[in-house]
Amino acid sequence: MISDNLKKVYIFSGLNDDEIDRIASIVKLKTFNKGDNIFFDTEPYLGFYITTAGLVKIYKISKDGREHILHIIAPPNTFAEVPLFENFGEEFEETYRYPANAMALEDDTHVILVPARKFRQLLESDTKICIKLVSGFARRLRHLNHHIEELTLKDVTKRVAGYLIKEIAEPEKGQTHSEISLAISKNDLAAYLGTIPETLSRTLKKLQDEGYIEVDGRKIVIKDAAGLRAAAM
Amino acid sequence: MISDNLKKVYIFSGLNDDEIDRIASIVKLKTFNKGDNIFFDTEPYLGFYITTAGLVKIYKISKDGREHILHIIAPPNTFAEVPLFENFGEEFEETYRYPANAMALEDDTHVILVPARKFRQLLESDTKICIKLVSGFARRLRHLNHHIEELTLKDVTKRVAGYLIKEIAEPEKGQTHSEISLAISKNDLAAYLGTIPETLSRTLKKLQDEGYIEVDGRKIVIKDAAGLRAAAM
DNA sequence: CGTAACCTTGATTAAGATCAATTCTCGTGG
DNA sequence: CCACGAGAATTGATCTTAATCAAGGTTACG
Repeated sequence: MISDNLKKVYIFSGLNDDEIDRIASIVKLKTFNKGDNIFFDTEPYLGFYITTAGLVKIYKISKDGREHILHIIAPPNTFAEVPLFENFGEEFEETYRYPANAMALEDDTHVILVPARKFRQLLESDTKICIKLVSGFARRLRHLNHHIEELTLKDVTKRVAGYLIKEIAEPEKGQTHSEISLAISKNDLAAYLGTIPETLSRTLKKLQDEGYIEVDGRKIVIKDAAGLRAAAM
Repeated sequence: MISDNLKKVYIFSGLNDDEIDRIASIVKLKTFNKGDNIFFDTEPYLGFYITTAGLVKIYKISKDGREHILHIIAPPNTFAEVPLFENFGEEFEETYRYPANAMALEDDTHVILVPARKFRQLLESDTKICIKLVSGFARRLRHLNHHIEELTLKDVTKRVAGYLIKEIAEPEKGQTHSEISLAISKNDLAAYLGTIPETLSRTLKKLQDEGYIEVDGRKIVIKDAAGLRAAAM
């Protein structure tokens, strides 16, 4: 049921059934397999997306083929909302493009497409969704700020250590567990951390040799969280 | 007059005099000299700021003292709005911090402080400001996306060339003029472009030797815009 | 089993940071 | 008006990090 999925999405929480149904009536469901591109940054902007299952990466490619991952989107979350606000207030234009590429990282990745034109009409009459959207944007801005800080002010070792530290922190439970199972491939992790697979591999080995972690494929056990935290600073 | 300044600010455009006055009544004016810090990322969050004169840099410092500039804020613009939306809906907490440092880059930099607590109340009742805020955030997200793309996928030469190209583009007039007068010091420009002054200096010289530009202090003349554009890709 | 995608390891290279030393610029006070 | 000094910018020499290039090894899956 579409409505049930929509209710779980951050920006729609707090809406009543009627409002949810209104949104459900304008959306389209899509399913992708691992490696499928959901959109390219060259395509005209149709609307934003919501993940309901699977995993999505948002990434850019340089002219010579290098890739950098900006976000990993796990359900239930939205992506590609930014172009909704190109010249908000004026007529929506057909010439807007997606700001980056999006690819499914797992088979059976389900997404919901919310068409821009119709959603914009709805948005202008609904202040609740608007506040949710600002909050979501604020969260994303914080993430990008942090991401830039990591990329520009820290070396690869610090970035890798910092990523692992963030992975074991479970903010809701207030507790940490010491084993990580990487959700994404090491190739993708390297592209997210602003490096290449070879360097990531060497860095993980170094952190292992120093006794902070133990690596076994995608499973990483944290042996010394305090030391790792210090290595990330 | 405060109200006149407020009207010029993006997120408040479209508000009527009454609404502007309501905001004017809760703000505080401040003036800073070149080099003065407006806030540090260690300070408790009081509210967001609006520049009305001068120039402000938003930056981060690494543990070993390296600096990276995230944004250069020119009037009339807002900055540090993101923490407004920490857990929006719940009670505003006193423990929030500014997400980065801010410093005035010119003498007589005027800013307006809009206190968080009062503004949040106002925001919940006013959908127009909310939409403006989302739009402003969207613009900033686009900027950060672009910034990350530049930093991670391009070398210093491409970043410098790209910056110059962006400087000569005057979107409103649809025309380009070929002379740039840098608004910020080369030290700051280096920190913004993710490099250091020495490397920036060498890169500008290289671009000059290749015939694309002519550098004379803060004045840079574009001799070959097409070539420079190609060098930025 | 066989093949392709993923990951690791080693040797080499290159971009840009660091270190050190001048030079340039400009505001201030004698 | 000139001299001084501080901050800004440049230049050269060297070093470090991480990318590149090349070759195997592992894993997963049809």
